Amino acid sequence: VMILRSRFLDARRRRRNFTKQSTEILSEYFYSHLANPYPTEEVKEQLAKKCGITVSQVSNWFGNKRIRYKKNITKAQEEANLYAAKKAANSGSSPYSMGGAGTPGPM
Amino acid sequence: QVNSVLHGAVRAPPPPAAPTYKWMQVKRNNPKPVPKSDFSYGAGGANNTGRTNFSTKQLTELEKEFHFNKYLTRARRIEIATALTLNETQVKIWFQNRRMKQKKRMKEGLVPSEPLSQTA
DNA sequence: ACACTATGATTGATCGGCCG
DNA sequence: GCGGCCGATCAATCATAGTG
Repeated sequence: VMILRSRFLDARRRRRNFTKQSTEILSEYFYSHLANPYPTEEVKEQLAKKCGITVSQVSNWFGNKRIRYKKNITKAQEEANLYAAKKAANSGSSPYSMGGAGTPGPM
Repeated sequence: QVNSVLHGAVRAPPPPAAPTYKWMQVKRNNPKPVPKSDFSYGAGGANNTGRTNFSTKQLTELEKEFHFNKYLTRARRIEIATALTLNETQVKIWFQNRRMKQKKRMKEGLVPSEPLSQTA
């Protein structure tokens, strides 16, 4: 595939992991809305601002998070529980309400 | 059946067991219904094999056409599809994605062009 | 220093909704 | 009704950052 990749290939892909704090914010939202982890455009903007990243990056993060959560439900659930516990532990830092049984209806 | 609110003596409980919501079960349909059986061309012929891998040449042509027209007419679409050995649908989809891509860049980067080297 | 994993970005293609 | 487009998302993959 020769794929010269332009020698330096997409400089775009030269990513930098988000700060631990940003990941924390995104994860908190994700697990707090596990029933429906699809933030609206407005919410994405808020999260983006809070994390110091772009809206697209927030979208990418949720997209990757959802897909990878499905890929490893068991392992992911552990993390979900971990966040649930963490949230229960400190009540007063989470601006988001718990999303436990939000819509258990038709599975 | 989810575990109820078993309170009591649960010192090291992993029970919260996050339920399986419907979004976790979402599955996309088959990438493509196989229009017909034709020979498999290295790059441009990777038909319904889920994700098509456009060749550099095809991408170059599509990009060139895009700069000329953001939207295609039926006739033009057929011309391009034929010339590049692609389906009309693939060409159509490529243009749609391309438009969205440009819009995204415009919104954030403010530069409709490619983010290749800063050139400045 | 290196194999393996975690993770952000890209992108062809799908889904639901809207419109001519 | 039908086909194209939009906006969002999926899903596979790329390339790199991080970790042991």
